[in-house]
Amino acid sequence: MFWQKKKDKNGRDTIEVKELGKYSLKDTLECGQCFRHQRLGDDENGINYMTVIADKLIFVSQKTPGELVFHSVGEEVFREIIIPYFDLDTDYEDINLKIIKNTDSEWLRRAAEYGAGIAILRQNSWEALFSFIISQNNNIPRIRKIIGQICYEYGVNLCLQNKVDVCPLGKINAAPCHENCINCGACYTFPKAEDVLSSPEKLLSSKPGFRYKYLTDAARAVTSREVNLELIAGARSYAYTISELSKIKGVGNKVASCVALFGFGNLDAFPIDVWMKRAIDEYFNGSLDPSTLGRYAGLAQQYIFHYIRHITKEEA
DNA sequence: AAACAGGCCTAAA
DNA sequence: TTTAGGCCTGTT
Repeated sequence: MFWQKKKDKNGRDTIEVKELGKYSLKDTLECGQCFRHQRLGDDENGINYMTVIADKLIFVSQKTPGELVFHSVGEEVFREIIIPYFDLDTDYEDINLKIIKNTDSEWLRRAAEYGAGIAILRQNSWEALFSFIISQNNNIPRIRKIIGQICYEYGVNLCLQNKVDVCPLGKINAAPCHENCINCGACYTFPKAEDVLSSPEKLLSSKPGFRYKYLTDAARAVTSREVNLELIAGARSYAYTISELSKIKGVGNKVASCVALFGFGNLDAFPIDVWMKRAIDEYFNGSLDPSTLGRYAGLAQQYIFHYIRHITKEEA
Protein backbone atom coordinates (compact mmCIF):
# COMPACT_ATOMS: atom_id res chain seq x y z
CA MET A 1 0.00 0.00 0.00
CA PHE A 2 1.23 3.42 -0.95
CA TRP A 3 -0.51 6.68 -0.19
CA GLN A 4 0.00 10.41 -0.59
CA LYS A 5 -1.73 13.63 0.33
CA LYS A 6 -3.15 15.77 -2.44
CA LYS A 7 -5.48 18.70 -2.92
CA ASP A 8 -8.60 18.24 -4.98
CA LYS A 9 -9.82 20.85 -7.43
CA ASN A 10 -11.63 22.66 -4.60
CA GLY A 11 -8.47 22.83 -2.55
CA ARG A 12 -9.62 20.23 -0.06
CA ASP A 13 -7.31 17.70 1.54
CA THR A 14 -7.48 14.40 -0.27
CA ILE A 15 -5.60 11.17 0.14
CA GLU A 16 -4.81 8.89 -2.76
CA VAL A 17 -4.05 5.27 -2.04
CA LYS A 18 -2.42 2.95 -4.55
CA GLU A 19 -0.90 -0.52 -4.78
CA LEU A 20 -3.82 -2.27 -3.12
CA GLY A 21 -3.75 -5.25 -5.44
CA LYS A 22 -7.19 -5.95 -6.82
CA TYR A 23 -9.04 -4.08 -4.06
CA SER A 24 -12.58 -3.40 -5.23
CA LEU A 25 -14.47 -0.69 -3.39
CA LYS A 26 -17.80 -1.78 -4.85
CA ASP A 27 -17.38 -5.48 -4.11
CA THR A 28 -16.07 -4.78 -0.63
CA LEU A 29 -18.97 -2.52 0.30
CA GLU A 30 -21.71 -4.40 -1.56
CA CYS A 31 -20.83 -7.97 -0.62
CA GLY A 32 -23.17 -7.86 2.35
CA GLN A 33 -20.80 -7.29 5.24
CA CYS A 34 -21.85 -3.71 6.01
CA PHE A 35 -25.06 -1.74 5.83
CA ARG A 36 -24.40 1.97 6.20
CA HIS A 37 -22.59 2.91 2.99
CA GLN A 38 -24.42 4.99 0.40
CA ARG A 39 -23.66 4.95 -3.29
CA LEU A 40 -23.41 8.45 -4.69
CA GLY A 41 -23.39 9.37 -8.36
CA ASP A 42 -20.49 8.47 -10.67
CA ASP A 43 -18.19 11.25 -11.81
CA GLU A 44 -14.62 11.85 -13.01
CA ASN A 45 -13.42 10.10 -9.84
CA GLY A 46 -15.22 6.90 -10.82
CA ILE A 47 -17.74 5.44 -8.39
CA ASN A 48 -18.38 7.34 -5.18
CA TYR A 49 -19.54 6.25 -1.76
CA MET A 50 -20.35 8.00 1.46
CA THR A 51 -20.34 6.20 4.78
CA VAL A 52 -20.11 6.91 8.49
CA ILE A 53 -17.18 5.41 10.35
CA ALA A 54 -16.51 6.16 14.01
CA ASP A 55 -18.54 9.38 13.93
CA LYS A 56 -16.82 10.64 10.79
CA LEU A 57 -18.50 11.17 7.46
CA ILE A 58 -16.19 9.53 4.94
CA PHE A 59 -16.24 10.05 1.17
CA VAL A 60 -14.37 7.56 -0.97
CA SER A 61 -14.13 6.92 -4.67
CA GLN A 62 -12.56 4.40 -7.00
CA LYS A 63 -11.75 4.57 -10.68
CA THR A 64 -9.13 1.83 -10.88
CA PRO A 65 -8.94 -1.49 -9.02
CA GLY A 66 -6.34 -1.33 -6.27
CA GLU A 67 -6.62 2.45 -6.00
CA LEU A 68 -8.80 4.50 -3.67
CA VAL A 69 -9.27 8.20 -3.15
CA PHE A 70 -10.52 9.59 0.16
CA HIS A 71 -11.94 13.09 0.02
CA SER A 72 -11.80 15.82 2.62
CA VAL A 73 -9.75 13.85 5.08
CA GLY A 74 -6.52 14.68 6.80
CA GLU A 75 -3.69 12.37 7.71
CA GLU A 76 -4.89 11.68 11.22
CA VAL A 77 -8.34 10.45 10.21
CA PHE A 78 -6.76 8.44 7.45
CA ARG A 79 -4.34 6.72 9.80
CA GLU A 80 -6.65 6.27 12.75
CA ILE A 81 -9.93 5.45 11.05
CA ILE A 82 -9.62 4.72 7.35
CA ILE A 83 -6.65 2.38 7.24
CA PRO A 84 -8.08 0.07 9.92
CA TYR A 85 -11.68 0.16 8.69
CA PHE A 86 -10.87 -0.58 5.07
CA ASP A 87 -8.07 -2.91 6.20
CA LEU A 88 -5.61 -1.27 3.84
CA ASP A 89 -2.57 -2.79 5.53
CA THR A 90 -3.52 -6.33 4.68
CA ASP A 91 -2.25 -7.94 1.50
CA TYR A 92 -5.46 -9.43 0.15
CA GLU A 93 -3.88 -10.36 -3.15
CA ASP A 94 -1.55 -12.67 -1.29
CA ILE A 95 -4.32 -14.24 0.78
CA ASN A 96 -6.49 -14.61 -2.30
CA LEU A 97 -3.76 -16.51 -4.13
CA LYS A 98 -3.20 -18.75 -1.11
CA ILE A 99 -6.87 -19.66 -1.01
CA ILE A 100 -6.87 -20.42 -4.72
CA LYS A 101 -3.71 -22.46 -4.43
CA ASN A 102 -4.77 -24.44 -1.36
CA THR A 103 -8.14 -25.71 -2.53
CA ASP A 104 -8.94 -28.57 -4.82
CA SER A 105 -12.39 -27.19 -5.51
CA GLU A 106 -12.63 -25.76 -8.98
CA TRP A 107 -15.78 -23.94 -7.93
CA LEU A 108 -14.07 -22.25 -4.99
CA ARG A 109 -11.24 -21.17 -7.28
CA ARG A 110 -13.78 -19.51 -9.55
CA ALA A 111 -15.45 -17.85 -6.57
CA ALA A 112 -12.09 -16.61 -5.26
CA GLU A 113 -11.14 -15.19 -8.63
CA TYR A 114 -14.51 -13.52 -8.97
CA GLY A 115 -14.28 -12.01 -5.46
CA ALA A 116 -10.58 -11.19 -5.49
CA GLY A 117 -11.33 -7.52 -4.89
CA ILE A 118 -13.16 -8.14 -1.61
CA ALA A 119 -11.61 -7.00 1.66
CA ILE A 120 -13.02 -7.81 5.09
CA LEU A 121 -13.84 -4.49 6.71
CA ARG A 122 -12.88 -4.06 10.34
CA GLN A 123 -16.12 -2.68 11.64
CA ASN A 124 -16.90 -1.46 15.11
CA SER A 125 -17.85 -4.56 17.07
CA TRP A 126 -20.93 -3.06 18.73
CA GLU A 127 -22.26 -1.77 15.43
CA ALA A 128 -21.66 -5.15 13.81
CA LEU A 129 -23.41 -6.93 16.67
CA PHE A 130 -26.42 -4.65 16.56
CA SER A 131 -26.62 -4.76 12.77
CA PHE A 132 -26.43 -8.52 12.43
CA ILE A 133 -29.11 -9.02 15.06
CA ILE A 134 -31.31 -6.89 12.82
CA SER A 135 -30.26 -8.89 9.78
CA GLN A 136 -31.86 -12.12 10.93
CA ASN A 137 -34.82 -13.33 8.90
CA ASN A 138 -34.62 -10.09 6.96
CA ASN A 139 -33.53 -8.74 3.58
CA ILE A 140 -30.82 -6.22 2.88
CA PRO A 141 -32.95 -3.22 1.83
CA ARG A 142 -35.00 -3.56 5.00
CA ILE A 143 -31.94 -4.09 7.18
CA ARG A 144 -30.51 -0.86 5.81
CA LYS A 145 -33.78 0.94 6.33
CA ILE A 146 -34.09 -0.16 9.95
CA ILE A 147 -30.51 0.79 10.73
CA GLY A 148 -30.90 4.17 9.02
CA GLN A 149 -34.01 4.92 11.03
CA ILE A 150 -32.32 3.92 14.28
CA CYS A 151 -29.36 6.17 13.52
CA TYR A 152 -31.73 9.02 12.77
CA GLU A 153 -33.52 8.49 16.09
CA TYR A 154 -30.40 8.39 18.23
CA GLY A 155 -27.58 9.87 16.22
CA VAL A 156 -25.96 13.14 15.34
CA ASN A 157 -26.43 14.61 11.86
CA LEU A 158 -22.86 14.82 10.59
CA CYS A 159 -23.80 16.89 7.54
CA LEU A 160 -25.16 19.53 9.86
CA GLN A 161 -22.24 19.22 12.22
CA ASN A 162 -19.73 19.51 9.39
CA LYS A 163 -21.67 22.29 7.68
CA VAL A 164 -22.04 20.24 4.52
CA ASP A 165 -24.15 22.60 2.46
CA VAL A 166 -25.88 20.10 0.17
CA CYS A 167 -27.07 16.62 0.93
CA PRO A 168 -24.38 14.35 -0.50
CA LEU A 169 -27.00 11.83 -1.54
CA GLY A 170 -28.41 14.34 -4.00
CA LYS A 171 -31.89 13.79 -2.71
CA ILE A 172 -32.17 17.52 -2.27
CA ASN A 173 -31.40 20.03 -4.99
CA ALA A 174 -29.03 22.77 -3.95
CA ALA A 175 -30.59 23.08 -0.54
CA PRO A 176 -28.89 23.22 2.85
CA CYS A 177 -28.91 19.82 4.41
CA HIS A 178 -30.24 21.08 7.70
CA GLU A 179 -33.23 22.78 6.10
CA ASN A 180 -34.47 20.19 3.66
CA CYS A 181 -32.78 17.08 4.96
CA ILE A 182 -35.24 14.21 4.76
CA ASN A 183 -33.57 12.55 7.73
CA CYS A 184 -32.84 9.31 5.94
CA GLY A 185 -30.32 8.52 8.64
CA ALA A 186 -27.44 7.98 6.23
CA CYS A 187 -25.29 10.80 7.60
CA TYR A 188 -26.12 10.14 11.26
CA THR A 189 -23.83 8.55 13.80
CA PHE A 190 -24.56 5.06 15.09
CA PRO A 191 -25.96 4.90 18.63
CA LYS A 192 -23.91 3.66 21.55
CA ALA A 193 -25.17 0.72 23.62
CA GLU A 194 -25.78 3.13 26.50
CA ASP A 195 -28.03 5.28 24.30
CA VAL A 196 -30.16 2.30 23.37
CA LEU A 197 -30.33 1.13 26.97
CA SER A 198 -31.47 4.49 28.32
CA SER A 199 -34.20 5.02 25.73
CA PRO A 200 -35.06 1.71 24.08
CA GLU A 201 -38.45 2.98 22.91
CA LYS A 202 -36.66 4.96 20.22
CA LEU A 203 -36.04 1.65 18.46
CA LEU A 204 -39.72 1.18 17.78
CA SER A 205 -40.09 3.69 14.95
CA SER A 206 -37.76 1.52 12.87
CA LYS A 207 -40.21 -1.40 13.21
CA PRO A 208 -37.66 -4.02 14.22
CA GLY A 209 -40.47 -6.43 15.05
CA PHE A 210 -39.53 -9.45 17.12
CA ARG A 211 -35.90 -8.33 17.07
CA TYR A 212 -36.72 -5.51 19.49
CA LYS A 213 -36.19 -7.64 22.57
CA TYR A 214 -32.94 -8.97 21.12
CA LEU A 215 -31.63 -5.46 20.50
CA THR A 216 -32.45 -4.28 23.98
CA ASP A 217 -30.86 -7.38 25.46
CA ALA A 218 -27.70 -6.71 23.45
CA ALA A 219 -27.61 -3.15 24.79
CA ARG A 220 -28.11 -4.44 28.33
CA ALA A 221 -25.47 -7.15 28.09
CA VAL A 222 -22.84 -4.91 26.51
CA THR A 223 -23.43 -1.96 28.84
CA SER A 224 -23.29 -4.15 31.93
CA ARG A 225 -20.13 -5.84 30.61
CA GLU A 226 -21.81 -9.22 30.95
CA VAL A 227 -20.55 -9.36 27.40
CA ASN A 228 -17.29 -7.43 27.41
CA LEU A 229 -16.47 -6.30 23.89
CA GLU A 230 -12.98 -5.08 24.79
CA LEU A 231 -12.14 -8.42 26.32
CA ILE A 232 -13.44 -10.28 23.30
CA ALA A 233 -11.45 -8.04 20.97
CA GLY A 234 -8.32 -8.64 23.00
CA ALA A 235 -8.74 -12.40 23.04
CA ARG A 236 -8.72 -12.67 19.24
CA SER A 237 -10.34 -16.07 19.43
CA TYR A 238 -13.21 -17.16 17.21
CA ALA A 239 -14.44 -19.76 19.70
CA TYR A 240 -14.35 -17.28 22.59
CA THR A 241 -16.15 -14.62 20.54
CA ILE A 242 -18.94 -17.06 19.71
CA SER A 243 -19.40 -18.28 23.26
CA GLU A 244 -19.49 -14.76 24.69
CA LEU A 245 -21.83 -13.26 22.09
CA SER A 246 -24.16 -16.24 22.40
CA LYS A 247 -25.09 -15.04 25.88
CA ILE A 248 -27.23 -12.40 24.22
CA LYS A 249 -30.82 -13.33 23.44
CA GLY A 250 -31.32 -13.51 19.70
CA VAL A 251 -27.68 -14.15 18.95
CA GLY A 252 -27.19 -17.61 17.56
CA ASN A 253 -24.34 -19.15 15.67
CA LYS A 254 -24.89 -17.32 12.41
CA VAL A 255 -25.15 -13.83 13.87
CA ALA A 256 -22.26 -14.45 16.26
CA SER A 257 -20.10 -15.71 13.38
CA CYS A 258 -20.80 -12.60 11.34
CA VAL A 259 -19.89 -10.37 14.25
CA ALA A 260 -16.74 -12.42 14.85
CA LEU A 261 -15.69 -12.00 11.25
CA PHE A 262 -16.74 -8.43 10.52
CA GLY A 263 -16.59 -6.87 13.98
CA PHE A 264 -13.74 -8.70 15.68
CA GLY A 265 -11.46 -9.59 12.80
CA ASN A 266 -11.64 -13.31 13.45
CA LEU A 267 -10.76 -14.17 9.87
CA ASP A 268 -11.24 -17.85 10.57
CA ALA A 269 -14.92 -17.22 11.42
CA PHE A 270 -17.24 -19.03 9.06
CA PRO A 271 -20.85 -17.83 9.05
CA ILE A 272 -23.27 -20.23 7.38
CA ASP A 273 -26.54 -18.69 6.30
CA VAL A 274 -29.12 -19.90 3.79
CA TRP A 275 -26.95 -18.81 0.85
CA MET A 276 -23.91 -20.61 2.16
CA LYS A 277 -26.05 -23.69 2.73
CA ARG A 278 -27.19 -23.62 -0.86
CA ALA A 279 -23.63 -23.24 -2.10
CA ILE A 280 -22.37 -26.06 0.10
CA ASP A 281 -25.22 -28.35 -0.93
CA GLU A 282 -24.79 -27.67 -4.61
CA TYR A 283 -21.04 -27.33 -5.05
CA PHE A 284 -19.38 -29.05 -2.10
CA ASN A 285 -21.43 -32.25 -1.90
CA GLY A 286 -23.30 -31.07 1.16
CA SER A 287 -20.41 -30.45 3.50
CA LEU A 288 -17.50 -28.05 3.77
CA ASP A 289 -15.08 -28.11 6.68
CA PRO A 290 -13.79 -24.57 7.29
CA SER A 291 -10.54 -25.90 8.72
CA THR A 292 -9.61 -27.15 5.26
CA LEU A 293 -9.68 -23.55 4.08
CA GLY A 294 -6.92 -22.33 6.36
CA ARG A 295 -6.75 -19.35 8.68
CA TYR A 296 -8.58 -17.12 6.24
CA ALA A 297 -11.65 -19.32 5.97
CA GLY A 298 -13.82 -16.28 6.62
CA LEU A 299 -12.59 -14.58 3.49
CA ALA A 300 -13.17 -17.77 1.52
CA GLN A 301 -16.66 -17.81 2.98
CA GLN A 302 -17.21 -14.31 1.67
CA TYR A 303 -16.00 -15.34 -1.79
CA ILE A 304 -18.45 -18.24 -1.78
CA PHE A 305 -21.29 -16.10 -0.49
CA HIS A 306 -20.67 -13.34 -3.01
CA TYR A 307 -20.31 -15.77 -5.92
CA ILE A 308 -23.40 -17.87 -5.20
CA ARG A 309 -25.47 -14.71 -4.95
CA HIS A 310 -23.97 -13.44 -8.20
CA ILE A 311 -24.68 -16.57 -10.24
CA THR A 312 -28.16 -16.88 -8.73
CA LYS A 313 -28.89 -13.33 -9.85
CA GLU A 314 -27.60 -14.15 -13.33
CA GLU A 315 -29.96 -17.12 -13.59
CA ALA A 316 -32.98 -15.07 -12.59
C1' DA B 1 -52.40 -13.76 -1.42
C1' DA B 2 -49.30 -16.90 0.37
C1' DA B 3 -44.80 -17.37 0.75
C1' DC B 4 -40.54 -15.82 1.71
C1' DA B 5 -36.59 -13.00 3.55
C1' DG B 6 -28.67 -13.26 4.75
C1' DG B 7 -32.20 -16.84 12.22
C1' DC B 8 -33.39 -17.74 16.73
C1' DC B 9 -36.30 -19.36 20.45
C1' DT B 10 -39.19 -22.66 22.51
C1' DA B 11 -41.57 -26.76 22.90
C1' DA B 12 -41.87 -31.37 21.84
C1' DA B 13 -40.15 -35.91 20.20
C1' DT C 1 -30.07 -34.15 20.08
C1' DT C 2 -32.78 -33.05 16.44
C1' DT C 3 -37.08 -31.03 14.35
C1' DA C 4 -41.25 -28.01 13.67
C1' DG C 5 -43.65 -23.79 14.33
C1' DG C 6 -43.86 -19.16 15.23
C1' DC C 7 -42.22 -14.62 15.00
C1' DC C 8 -42.60 -8.54 13.19
C1' DT C 9 -42.73 -6.45 8.92
C1' DG C 10 -42.39 -5.64 4.00
C1' DT C 11 -42.34 -7.22 -0.62
C1' DT C 12 -43.65 -9.98 -4.52
